[in-house]
Amino acid sequence: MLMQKNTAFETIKGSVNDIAGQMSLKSLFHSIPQEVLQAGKALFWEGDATSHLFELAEGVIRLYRIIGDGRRVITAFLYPGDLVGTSLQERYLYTAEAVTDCKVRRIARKNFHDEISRSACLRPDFISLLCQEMAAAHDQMVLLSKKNAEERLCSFLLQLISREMTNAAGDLVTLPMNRLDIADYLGLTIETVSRTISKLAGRNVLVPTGRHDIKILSLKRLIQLSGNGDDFSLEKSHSCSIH
Amino acid sequence: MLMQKNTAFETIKGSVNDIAGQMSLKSLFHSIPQEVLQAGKALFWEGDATSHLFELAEGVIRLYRIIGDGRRVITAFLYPGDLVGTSLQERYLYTAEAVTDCKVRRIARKNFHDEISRSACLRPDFISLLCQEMAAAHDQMVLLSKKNAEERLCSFLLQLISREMTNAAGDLVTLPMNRLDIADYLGLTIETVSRTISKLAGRNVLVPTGRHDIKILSLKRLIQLSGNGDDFSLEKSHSCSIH
DNA sequence: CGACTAGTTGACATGAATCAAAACCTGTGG
DNA sequence: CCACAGGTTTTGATTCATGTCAACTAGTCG
Repeated sequence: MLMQKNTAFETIKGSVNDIAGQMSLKSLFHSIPQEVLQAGKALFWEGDATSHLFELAEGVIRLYRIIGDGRRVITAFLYPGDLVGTSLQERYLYTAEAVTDCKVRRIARKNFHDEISRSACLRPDFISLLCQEMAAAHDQMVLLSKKNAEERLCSFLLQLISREMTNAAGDLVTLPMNRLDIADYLGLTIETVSRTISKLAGRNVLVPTGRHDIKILSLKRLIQLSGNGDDFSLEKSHSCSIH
Repeated sequence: MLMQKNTAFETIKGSVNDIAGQMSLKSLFHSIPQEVLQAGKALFWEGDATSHLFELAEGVIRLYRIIGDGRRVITAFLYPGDLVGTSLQERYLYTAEAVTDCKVRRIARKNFHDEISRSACLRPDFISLLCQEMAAAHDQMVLLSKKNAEERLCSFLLQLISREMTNAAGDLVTLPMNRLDIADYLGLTIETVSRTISKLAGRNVLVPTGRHDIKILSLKRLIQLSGNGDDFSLEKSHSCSIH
Protein backbone atom coordinates (compact mmCIF):
# COMPACT_ATOMS: atom_id res chain seq x y z
CA MET A 1 0.00 0.00 0.00
CA LEU A 2 2.72 2.43 0.99
CA MET A 3 4.77 1.09 -1.86
CA GLN A 4 1.98 1.76 -4.28
CA LYS A 5 1.54 5.26 -2.98
CA ASN A 6 5.15 6.11 -3.61
CA THR A 7 5.05 4.68 -7.09
CA ALA A 8 2.07 6.84 -7.88
CA PHE A 9 3.88 9.92 -6.68
CA GLU A 10 6.81 9.04 -8.93
CA THR A 11 4.51 8.69 -11.89
CA ILE A 12 3.09 12.15 -11.63
CA LYS A 13 6.03 14.26 -10.58
CA GLY A 14 8.75 15.75 -12.72
CA SER A 15 6.94 15.70 -16.01
CA VAL A 16 6.21 19.29 -16.86
CA ASN A 17 9.29 21.36 -16.24
CA ASP A 18 11.70 19.48 -18.44
CA ILE A 19 9.74 19.81 -21.62
CA ALA A 20 12.03 20.10 -24.60
CA GLY A 21 10.13 22.99 -26.13
CA GLN A 22 10.25 25.27 -23.16
CA MET A 23 13.90 24.48 -22.51
CA SER A 24 15.26 26.09 -25.62
CA LEU A 25 12.75 28.90 -25.69
CA LYS A 26 13.80 29.75 -22.21
CA SER A 27 17.37 30.16 -23.35
CA LEU A 28 16.19 33.47 -24.83
CA PHE A 29 15.80 34.74 -21.29
CA HIS A 30 19.08 33.40 -19.90
CA SER A 31 21.15 36.56 -19.93
CA ILE A 32 18.33 38.86 -18.87
CA PRO A 33 18.36 40.21 -15.31
CA GLN A 34 15.51 39.25 -13.01
CA GLU A 35 12.94 41.80 -11.91
CA VAL A 36 11.07 41.53 -8.63
CA LEU A 37 7.28 41.59 -8.67
CA GLN A 38 5.62 41.95 -5.28
CA ALA A 39 2.69 39.73 -4.33
CA GLY A 40 -0.53 41.36 -5.49
CA LYS A 41 1.13 43.57 -8.11
CA ALA A 42 0.14 43.24 -11.75
CA LEU A 43 2.61 42.36 -14.47
CA PHE A 44 0.21 43.73 -17.08
CA TRP A 45 -3.49 44.44 -17.48
CA GLU A 46 -6.15 42.99 -19.72
CA GLY A 47 -6.54 45.28 -22.70
CA ASP A 48 -3.07 46.84 -22.53
CA ALA A 49 -0.92 46.71 -25.66
CA THR A 50 1.22 43.57 -25.62
CA SER A 51 4.66 45.07 -25.15
CA HIS A 52 6.53 42.26 -23.42
CA LEU A 53 6.69 38.55 -22.78
CA PHE A 54 7.98 37.19 -19.49
CA GLU A 55 9.61 34.17 -18.01
CA LEU A 56 8.50 33.44 -14.50
CA ALA A 57 11.68 32.55 -12.59
CA GLU A 58 10.22 32.37 -9.09
CA GLY A 59 6.78 32.59 -7.51
CA VAL A 60 3.24 32.06 -8.76
CA ILE A 61 1.14 34.25 -11.05
CA ARG A 62 -2.60 34.26 -11.71
CA LEU A 63 -4.12 35.17 -15.07
CA TYR A 64 -7.65 36.49 -14.90
CA ARG A 65 -10.44 38.32 -16.60
CA ILE A 66 -13.18 40.39 -15.01
CA ILE A 67 -16.63 40.24 -16.52
CA GLY A 68 -19.47 42.75 -16.27
CA ASP A 69 -20.07 43.37 -12.62
CA GLY A 70 -17.09 42.32 -10.53
CA ARG A 71 -17.07 38.62 -11.46
CA ARG A 72 -13.49 37.40 -11.79
CA VAL A 73 -12.42 34.30 -13.69
CA ILE A 74 -8.91 32.98 -13.14
CA THR A 75 -8.02 31.21 -16.35
CA ALA A 76 -4.64 29.92 -15.26
CA PHE A 77 -1.97 29.84 -12.60
CA LEU A 78 1.64 30.05 -13.75
CA TYR A 79 4.53 28.43 -11.92
CA PRO A 80 8.32 28.82 -12.02
CA GLY A 81 9.61 28.09 -15.51
CA ASP A 82 6.43 29.12 -17.29
CA LEU A 83 6.34 31.78 -19.99
CA VAL A 84 3.76 34.54 -19.71
CA GLY A 85 2.05 36.15 -22.66
CA THR A 86 3.02 33.78 -25.45
CA SER A 87 -0.46 33.26 -26.83
CA LEU A 88 -1.21 36.94 -27.24
CA GLN A 89 -1.65 39.23 -30.18
CA GLU A 90 -1.91 43.00 -30.09
CA ARG A 91 -3.54 43.22 -26.66
CA TYR A 92 -3.27 41.23 -23.46
CA LEU A 93 -6.52 39.39 -23.03
CA TYR A 94 -6.11 38.82 -19.33
CA THR A 95 -4.49 40.49 -16.37
CA ALA A 96 -1.38 38.83 -14.93
CA GLU A 97 -0.92 39.37 -11.21
CA ALA A 98 1.56 38.02 -8.71
CA VAL A 99 0.03 35.59 -6.22
CA THR A 100 3.27 35.46 -4.23
CA ASP A 101 6.42 37.56 -4.51
CA CYS A 102 7.84 36.76 -7.94
CA LYS A 103 10.95 37.12 -10.00
CA VAL A 104 10.51 37.53 -13.73
CA ARG A 105 12.61 38.13 -16.81
CA ARG A 106 11.28 40.33 -19.56
CA ILE A 107 11.65 40.34 -23.37
CA ALA A 108 10.10 42.81 -25.79
CA ARG A 109 7.41 41.07 -27.77
CA LYS A 110 8.99 42.14 -31.03
CA ASN A 111 12.40 40.76 -30.10
CA PHE A 112 10.85 37.50 -29.05
CA HIS A 113 9.05 37.08 -32.33
CA ASP A 114 12.12 38.15 -34.32
CA GLU A 115 14.14 35.46 -32.58
CA ILE A 116 11.43 32.91 -33.25
CA SER A 117 11.23 33.66 -36.94
CA ARG A 118 15.02 33.77 -37.27
CA SER A 119 15.63 30.44 -35.60
CA ALA A 120 14.11 27.47 -37.35
CA CYS A 121 14.76 25.29 -34.34
CA LEU A 122 12.99 27.56 -31.88
CA ARG A 123 9.85 27.69 -33.96
CA PRO A 124 8.49 24.20 -33.39
CA ASP A 125 9.16 24.72 -29.70
CA PHE A 126 7.08 27.84 -29.75
CA ILE A 127 4.22 26.17 -31.58
CA SER A 128 4.51 23.27 -29.22
CA LEU A 129 4.18 25.67 -26.31
CA LEU A 130 1.04 27.26 -27.77
CA CYS A 131 -0.46 23.83 -28.26
CA GLN A 132 0.26 22.91 -24.65
CA GLU A 133 -1.52 26.04 -23.52
CA MET A 134 -4.42 25.11 -25.72
CA ALA A 135 -4.52 21.62 -24.24
CA ALA A 136 -4.58 23.09 -20.75
CA ALA A 137 -7.42 25.39 -21.75
CA HIS A 138 -9.35 22.38 -23.03
CA ASP A 139 -8.82 20.52 -19.78
CA GLN A 140 -10.10 23.53 -17.91
CA MET A 141 -13.20 23.72 -20.11
CA VAL A 142 -13.94 20.09 -19.33
CA LEU A 143 -13.48 20.75 -15.64
CA LEU A 144 -15.76 23.78 -15.66
CA SER A 145 -18.34 22.18 -17.87
CA LYS A 146 -18.83 18.75 -16.36
CA LYS A 147 -17.06 18.24 -13.05
CA ASN A 148 -18.59 18.62 -9.60
CA ALA A 149 -16.94 20.46 -6.72
CA GLU A 150 -15.08 17.42 -5.46
CA GLU A 151 -13.73 16.45 -8.87
CA ARG A 152 -12.62 20.03 -9.46
CA LEU A 153 -10.77 20.22 -6.17
CA CYS A 154 -9.03 16.88 -6.69
CA SER A 155 -8.07 17.81 -10.26
CA PHE A 156 -6.62 21.05 -8.96
CA LEU A 157 -4.55 19.34 -6.30
CA LEU A 158 -3.23 16.93 -8.90
CA GLN A 159 -2.20 19.88 -11.05
CA LEU A 160 -0.26 21.32 -8.12
CA ILE A 161 1.41 17.99 -7.54
CA SER A 162 2.37 17.66 -11.19
CA ARG A 163 3.82 21.17 -11.03
CA GLU A 164 5.86 20.05 -8.04
CA MET A 165 4.34 22.39 -5.51
CA THR A 166 5.27 19.77 -2.95
CA ASN A 167 7.82 18.95 -0.31
CA ALA A 168 10.65 16.54 -1.02
CA ALA A 169 8.63 13.51 0.01
CA GLY A 170 5.94 14.67 -2.39
CA ASP A 171 2.94 14.15 -0.13
CA LEU A 172 2.69 17.68 1.27
CA VAL A 173 1.14 20.03 -1.27
CA THR A 174 1.59 23.79 -1.02
CA LEU A 175 -1.28 26.00 -2.13
CA PRO A 176 0.43 29.33 -2.74
CA MET A 177 -2.91 31.06 -3.46
CA ASN A 178 -5.78 31.78 -1.10
CA ARG A 179 -9.25 30.23 -1.15
CA LEU A 180 -10.77 32.98 -3.24
CA ASP A 181 -8.16 32.42 -5.94
CA ILE A 182 -8.89 28.71 -5.91
CA ALA A 183 -12.62 29.37 -6.04
CA ASP A 184 -12.32 31.76 -8.97
CA TYR A 185 -10.13 29.26 -10.79
CA LEU A 186 -12.45 26.31 -10.22
CA GLY A 187 -15.70 28.18 -10.81
CA LEU A 188 -16.86 27.71 -7.21
CA THR A 189 -17.23 29.86 -4.09
CA ILE A 190 -14.76 29.98 -1.20
CA GLU A 191 -17.33 28.27 0.99
CA THR A 192 -17.68 25.35 -1.39
CA VAL A 193 -13.92 25.03 -1.70
CA SER A 194 -13.60 25.00 2.04
CA ARG A 195 -16.41 22.51 2.55
CA THR A 196 -15.03 20.22 -0.13
CA ILE A 197 -11.61 20.17 1.52
CA SER A 198 -13.27 19.34 4.83
CA LYS A 199 -15.25 16.57 3.23
CA LEU A 200 -12.14 15.03 1.67
CA ALA A 201 -10.42 15.35 5.04
CA GLY A 202 -13.35 13.54 6.67
CA ARG A 203 -12.81 10.66 4.26
CA ASN A 204 -9.08 10.51 4.98
CA VAL A 205 -8.04 11.45 1.48
CA LEU A 206 -6.07 14.41 2.82
CA VAL A 207 -5.37 16.53 5.91
CA PRO A 208 -5.19 20.30 5.75
CA THR A 209 -2.13 21.36 7.76
CA GLY A 210 -2.30 25.14 7.88
CA ARG A 211 -3.74 27.62 5.45
CA HIS A 212 -1.41 26.90 2.57
CA ASP A 213 -0.56 23.26 3.00
CA ILE A 214 -2.42 20.03 2.53
CA LYS A 215 -1.07 16.60 3.27
CA ILE A 216 -2.18 13.96 0.79
CA LEU A 217 -3.03 10.70 2.53
CA SER A 218 -4.07 8.75 -0.54
CA LEU A 219 -2.93 9.93 -3.93
CA LYS A 220 -4.67 6.96 -5.46
CA ARG A 221 -8.06 8.07 -4.18
CA LEU A 222 -7.32 11.64 -5.18
CA ILE A 223 -6.79 10.45 -8.74
CA GLN A 224 -9.95 8.36 -8.68
CA LEU A 225 -11.96 11.27 -7.33
CA SER A 226 -10.61 13.71 -9.91
CA GLY A 227 -13.02 12.35 -12.50
CA ASN A 228 -10.38 12.11 -15.18
CA GLY A 229 -11.88 8.87 -16.41
CA ASP A 230 -8.97 7.13 -18.01
CA ASP A 231 -6.00 7.21 -15.68
CA PHE A 232 -4.26 10.38 -14.73
CA SER A 233 -0.93 9.68 -16.39
CA LEU A 234 -2.67 10.15 -19.72
CA GLU A 235 -3.76 13.57 -18.57
CA LYS A 236 -0.26 14.91 -18.43
CA SER A 237 1.01 13.12 -21.50
CA HIS A 238 -0.41 15.63 -23.94
CA SER A 239 1.44 18.43 -22.24
CA CYS A 240 4.70 16.60 -22.74
CA SER A 241 5.75 15.85 -26.28
CA ILE A 242 9.21 14.39 -25.62
CA HIS A 243 9.54 11.63 -23.05
CA MET B 1 -35.73 52.03 -32.43
CA LEU B 2 -35.91 49.98 -35.60
CA MET B 3 -33.04 52.02 -36.92
CA GLN B 4 -30.97 51.19 -33.91
CA LYS B 5 -31.74 47.52 -34.24
CA ASN B 6 -30.46 47.40 -37.78
CA THR B 7 -27.33 49.26 -36.87
CA ALA B 8 -26.58 46.75 -34.19
CA PHE B 9 -26.94 43.91 -36.67
CA GLU B 10 -24.49 45.66 -38.96
CA THR B 11 -22.01 46.03 -36.13
CA ILE B 12 -21.80 42.37 -35.38
CA LYS B 13 -21.98 40.74 -38.76
CA GLY B 14 -19.21 40.17 -41.24
CA SER B 15 -16.36 40.36 -38.84
CA VAL B 16 -14.97 36.89 -38.57
CA ASN B 17 -14.69 35.37 -41.99
CA ASP B 18 -12.49 37.99 -43.58
CA ILE B 19 -9.65 37.74 -41.13
CA ALA B 20 -6.36 38.42 -42.82
CA GLY B 21 -4.61 35.50 -41.16
CA GLN B 22 -7.00 32.82 -42.25
CA MET B 23 -7.20 34.19 -45.77
CA SER B 24 -3.66 33.38 -46.77
CA LEU B 25 -3.46 30.18 -44.78
CA LYS B 26 -6.53 29.01 -46.60
CA SER B 27 -4.77 29.45 -49.91
CA LEU B 28 -2.90 26.26 -49.01
CA PHE B 29 -6.14 24.41 -49.51
CA HIS B 30 -7.23 26.09 -52.74
CA SER B 31 -6.28 23.45 -55.23
CA ILE B 32 -7.31 20.51 -53.09
CA PRO B 33 -10.50 18.66 -53.98
CA GLN B 34 -13.37 18.68 -51.52
CA GLU B 35 -14.36 15.56 -49.64
CA VAL B 36 -17.89 14.93 -48.42
CA LEU B 37 -18.46 14.16 -44.75
CA GLN B 38 -21.93 12.98 -43.83
CA ALA B 39 -23.73 14.41 -40.82
CA GLY B 40 -22.79 12.40 -37.74
CA LYS B 41 -19.58 10.98 -39.21
CA ALA B 42 -16.26 11.68 -37.48
CA LEU B 43 -13.40 13.42 -39.24
CA PHE B 44 -11.00 12.05 -36.64
CA TRP B 45 -11.05 10.73 -33.09
CA GLU B 46 -9.58 11.98 -29.86
CA GLY B 47 -6.30 10.16 -29.26
CA ASP B 48 -5.62 9.29 -32.91
CA ALA B 49 -2.29 10.32 -34.39
CA THR B 50 -2.58 13.74 -35.98
CA SER B 51 -2.20 12.88 -39.64
CA HIS B 52 -4.13 15.68 -41.34
CA LEU B 53 -5.42 19.21 -41.02
CA PHE B 54 -8.65 20.25 -42.67
CA GLU B 55 -10.39 23.25 -44.04
CA LEU B 56 -14.13 23.20 -43.52
CA ALA B 57 -15.63 24.37 -46.80
CA GLU B 58 -19.29 23.72 -46.02
CA GLY B 59 -21.32 22.62 -43.03
CA VAL B 60 -20.78 22.65 -39.29
CA ILE B 61 -18.48 20.48 -37.17
CA ARG B 62 -18.41 19.85 -33.43
CA LEU B 63 -15.22 19.21 -31.47
CA TYR B 64 -15.70 17.24 -28.28
CA ARG B 65 -14.13 15.21 -25.55
CA ILE B 66 -15.70 12.43 -23.52
CA ILE B 67 -14.81 12.17 -19.87
CA GLY B 68 -15.00 9.15 -17.58
CA ASP B 69 -18.53 7.86 -17.79
CA GLY B 70 -20.27 9.13 -20.89
CA ARG B 71 -20.09 12.86 -20.14
CA ARG B 72 -19.45 14.76 -23.37
CA VAL B 73 -18.02 18.27 -23.54
CA ILE B 74 -18.26 20.10 -26.84
CA THR B 75 -15.33 22.50 -26.80
CA ALA B 76 -16.11 24.24 -30.09
CA PHE B 77 -18.29 24.40 -33.16
CA LEU B 78 -16.57 25.06 -36.48
CA TYR B 79 -18.19 26.89 -39.36
CA PRO B 80 -17.41 27.24 -43.08
CA GLY B 81 -13.98 28.75 -43.56
CA ASP B 82 -12.56 27.44 -40.30
CA LEU B 83 -9.46 25.27 -40.13
CA VAL B 84 -9.59 22.05 -38.12
CA GLY B 85 -6.70 20.65 -36.16
CA THR B 86 -4.30 23.56 -36.19
CA SER B 87 -3.61 23.63 -32.49
CA LEU B 88 -2.63 20.00 -32.26
CA GLN B 89 0.56 18.13 -31.62
CA GLU B 90 1.15 14.42 -32.00
CA ARG B 91 -2.38 13.35 -31.12
CA TYR B 92 -5.82 14.82 -31.67
CA LEU B 93 -7.10 15.93 -28.31
CA TYR B 94 -10.72 15.97 -29.32
CA THR B 95 -13.03 14.19 -31.71
CA ALA B 96 -14.25 16.17 -34.73
CA GLU B 97 -17.68 15.15 -35.97
CA ALA B 98 -19.99 16.55 -38.62
CA VAL B 99 -23.10 18.23 -37.22
CA THR B 100 -24.53 18.65 -40.72
CA ASP B 101 -23.35 17.26 -44.04
CA CYS B 102 -19.97 18.83 -44.65
CA LYS B 103 -17.39 19.39 -47.33
CA VAL B 104 -13.78 19.50 -46.27
CA ARG B 105 -10.35 19.81 -47.81
CA ARG B 106 -7.46 17.86 -46.36
CA ILE B 107 -3.73 18.52 -46.00
CA ALA B 108 -1.16 16.23 -44.43
CA ARG B 109 0.02 17.71 -41.18
CA LYS B 110 3.62 17.46 -42.25
CA ASN B 111 3.01 19.32 -45.51
CA PHE B 112 1.13 22.02 -43.69
CA HIS B 113 3.96 22.59 -41.25
CA ASP B 114 6.55 22.45 -44.02
CA GLU B 115 4.70 25.17 -45.88
CA ILE B 116 4.43 27.22 -42.72
CA SER B 117 8.13 27.04 -41.96
CA ARG B 118 9.07 27.71 -45.58
CA SER B 119 6.92 30.78 -45.97
CA ALA B 120 7.82 33.65 -43.67
CA CYS B 121 4.57 35.40 -44.53
CA LEU B 122 2.33 32.47 -43.64
CA ARG B 123 3.89 32.10 -40.23
CA PRO B 124 2.47 35.14 -38.47
CA ASP B 125 -0.92 34.18 -39.88
CA PHE B 126 -0.61 30.76 -38.36
CA ILE B 127 0.41 32.13 -34.99
CA SER B 128 -2.40 34.62 -35.25
CA LEU B 129 -4.82 31.79 -35.85
CA LEU B 130 -3.60 29.88 -32.81
CA CYS B 131 -4.01 33.00 -30.72
CA GLN B 132 -7.56 33.45 -31.93
CA GLU B 133 -8.34 29.90 -30.93
CA MET B 134 -6.84 30.61 -27.55
CA ALA B 135 -8.97 33.73 -27.18
CA ALA B 136 -12.09 31.74 -28.03
CA ALA B 137 -11.13 29.14 -25.44
CA HIS B 138 -10.76 31.89 -22.85
CA ASP B 139 -14.19 33.27 -23.67
CA GLN B 140 -15.62 29.81 -23.27
CA MET B 141 -13.94 29.39 -19.87
CA VAL B 142 -15.51 32.64 -18.74
CA LEU B 143 -18.90 31.49 -19.97
CA LEU B 144 -18.64 28.12 -18.25
CA SER B 145 -17.22 29.54 -15.07
CA LYS B 146 -19.41 32.51 -14.34
CA LYS B 147 -22.46 32.80 -16.59
CA ASN B 148 -25.95 31.58 -15.81
CA ALA B 149 -28.13 29.68 -18.27
CA GLU B 150 -29.64 32.79 -19.81
CA GLU B 151 -26.31 34.53 -20.32
CA ARG B 152 -24.87 31.37 -21.84
CA LEU B 153 -27.72 31.01 -24.30
CA CYS B 154 -27.58 34.66 -25.34
CA SER B 155 -23.80 34.53 -25.75
CA PHE B 156 -24.21 31.46 -27.92
CA LEU B 157 -26.79 33.10 -30.16
CA LEU B 158 -24.52 36.10 -30.57
CA GLN B 159 -21.72 33.77 -31.62
CA LEU B 160 -23.96 32.28 -34.28
CA ILE B 161 -24.89 35.75 -35.49
CA SER B 162 -21.27 36.83 -35.68
CA ARG B 163 -20.53 33.67 -37.66
CA GLU B 164 -23.33 34.69 -40.03
CA MET B 165 -25.55 31.71 -39.40
CA THR B 166 -28.40 34.03 -40.35
CA ASN B 167 -30.70 34.89 -43.19
CA ALA B 168 -30.01 37.91 -45.41
CA ALA B 169 -31.91 40.28 -43.14
CA GLY B 170 -29.79 39.01 -40.26
CA ASP B 171 -32.56 38.57 -37.72
CA LEU B 172 -33.30 34.90 -38.33
CA VAL B 173 -30.63 32.72 -36.73
CA THR B 174 -30.09 29.13 -37.83
CA LEU B 175 -29.06 26.61 -35.19
CA PRO B 176 -27.57 23.80 -37.26
CA MET B 177 -27.08 21.62 -34.19
CA ASN B 178 -29.69 20.00 -31.96
CA ARG B 179 -30.48 20.84 -28.34
CA LEU B 180 -28.17 18.19 -26.92
CA ASP B 181 -25.24 19.68 -28.84
CA ILE B 182 -26.08 23.12 -27.54
CA ALA B 183 -26.42 21.79 -24.00
CA ASP B 184 -23.08 19.99 -24.13
CA TYR B 185 -21.44 23.11 -25.50
CA LEU B 186 -22.90 25.44 -22.89
CA GLY B 187 -22.49 23.10 -19.92
CA LEU B 188 -26.26 22.74 -19.41
CA THR B 189 -28.92 20.08 -20.00
CA ILE B 190 -31.31 20.01 -22.96
CA GLU B 191 -34.19 20.82 -20.63
CA THR B 192 -32.48 23.95 -19.36
CA VAL B 193 -31.62 25.05 -22.89
CA SER B 194 -35.22 24.55 -23.93
CA ARG B 195 -36.63 26.33 -20.90
CA THR B 196 -34.25 29.24 -21.34
CA ILE B 197 -35.31 29.71 -24.94
CA SER B 198 -38.95 29.65 -23.84
CA LYS B 199 -38.23 32.20 -21.15
CA LEU B 200 -36.53 34.55 -23.61
CA ALA B 201 -39.47 34.05 -25.97
CA GLY B 202 -41.83 34.97 -23.15
CA ARG B 203 -39.97 38.23 -22.73
CA ASN B 204 -40.12 39.00 -26.45
CA VAL B 205 -36.38 38.82 -26.95
CA LEU B 206 -36.81 36.15 -29.60
CA VAL B 207 -39.28 33.74 -31.22
CA PRO B 208 -38.39 30.14 -31.98
CA THR B 209 -39.66 29.38 -35.49
CA GLY B 210 -39.06 25.68 -35.96
CA ARG B 211 -36.46 23.41 -34.48
CA HIS B 212 -33.46 24.98 -36.10
CA ASP B 213 -34.43 28.62 -36.42
CA ILE B 214 -34.86 31.46 -34.00
CA LYS B 215 -36.02 34.91 -34.90
CA ILE B 216 -34.31 37.64 -32.93
CA LEU B 217 -36.74 40.37 -31.91
CA SER B 218 -34.31 42.54 -30.00
CA LEU B 219 -30.63 42.15 -30.65
CA LYS B 220 -29.98 44.93 -28.19
CA ARG B 221 -31.54 42.99 -25.32
CA LEU B 222 -29.77 39.83 -26.43
CA ILE B 223 -26.49 41.65 -26.10
CA GLN B 224 -27.43 43.07 -22.71
CA LEU B 225 -28.49 39.64 -21.49
CA SER B 226 -25.31 37.94 -22.70
CA GLY B 227 -23.45 39.20 -19.65
CA ASN B 228 -20.48 40.36 -21.66
CA GLY B 229 -20.15 43.41 -19.47
CA ASP B 230 -18.47 45.91 -21.69
CA ASP B 231 -20.24 46.01 -25.02
CA PHE B 232 -20.28 43.12 -27.38
CA SER B 233 -18.32 44.70 -30.20
CA LEU B 234 -15.25 44.42 -27.96
CA GLU B 235 -15.88 40.74 -27.70
CA LYS B 236 -15.24 40.08 -31.35
CA SER B 237 -12.43 42.59 -31.70
CA HIS B 238 -9.80 40.29 -30.32
CA SER B 239 -10.60 37.65 -32.87
CA CYS B 240 -9.94 40.13 -35.65
CA SER B 241 -6.50 41.64 -35.84
CA ILE B 242 -6.84 43.60 -39.07
CA HIS B 243 -9.82 45.92 -39.43
C1' DC C 1 -0.50 39.38 22.98
C1' DG C 2 -4.14 41.42 20.41
C1' DA C 3 -6.33 42.79 16.25
C1' DC C 4 -7.28 41.80 11.70
C1' DT C 5 -8.04 39.00 7.92
C1' DA C 6 -8.71 34.48 6.00
C1' DG C 7 -11.01 30.37 6.50
C1' DT C 8 -14.59 27.27 8.35
C1' DT C 9 -19.09 25.89 9.55
C1' DG C 10 -24.15 26.27 9.73
C1' DA C 11 -28.91 27.42 8.09
C1' DC C 12 -31.33 28.49 4.32
C1' DA C 13 -32.40 29.83 -0.66
C1' DT C 14 -32.18 28.88 -5.41
C1' DG C 15 -30.92 27.67 -10.12
C1' DA C 16 -30.24 23.95 -12.67
C1' DA C 17 -30.52 18.76 -12.87
C1' DT C 18 -33.39 14.87 -12.90
C1' DC C 19 -37.35 12.15 -13.81
C1' DA C 20 -41.61 11.80 -16.23
C1' DA C 21 -45.06 12.91 -19.49
C1' DA C 22 -47.03 15.52 -23.15
C1' DA C 23 -46.50 18.01 -27.57
C1' DC C 24 -44.04 18.54 -31.67
C1' DC C 25 -41.85 17.87 -36.00
C1' DT C 26 -40.23 14.77 -39.75
C1' DG C 27 -40.17 11.23 -42.68
C1' DT C 28 -42.69 7.02 -44.48
C1' DG C 29 -46.16 4.14 -46.30
C1' DG C 30 -50.81 3.43 -47.31
C1' DC D 1 -52.93 13.67 -48.81
C1' DC D 2 -53.38 11.72 -44.44
C1' DA D 3 -52.08 8.63 -40.59
C1' DC D 4 -48.72 6.87 -38.04
C1' DA D 5 -44.03 5.88 -35.93
C1' DG D 6 -39.84 7.62 -34.58
C1' DG D 7 -37.19 10.66 -32.42
C1' DT D 8 -36.72 15.45 -30.61
C1' DT D 9 -38.27 19.19 -27.98
C1' DT D 10 -41.08 21.28 -24.56
C1' DT D 11 -43.29 21.49 -20.19
C1' DG D 12 -44.16 20.07 -15.39
C1' DA D 13 -42.96 18.31 -10.62
C1' DT D 14 -39.45 17.40 -7.70
C1' DT D 15 -34.66 16.92 -5.96
C1' DC D 16 -30.07 18.26 -5.14
C1' DA D 17 -25.72 20.64 -5.39
C1' DT D 18 -23.95 24.80 -4.84
C1' DG D 19 -24.63 29.65 -3.69
C1' DT D 20 -25.80 33.09 -0.20
C1' DC D 21 -25.88 35.14 4.23
C1' DA D 22 -24.31 35.04 8.80
C1' DA D 23 -21.76 33.62 12.77
C1' DC D 24 -17.83 31.66 14.52
C1' DT D 25 -12.76 30.12 14.61
C1' DA D 26 -8.03 30.09 13.58
C1' DG D 27 -3.95 31.85 11.49
C1' DT D 28 -0.86 35.75 10.91
C1' DC D 29 1.51 39.82 11.62
C1' DG D 30 2.42 43.97 14.00
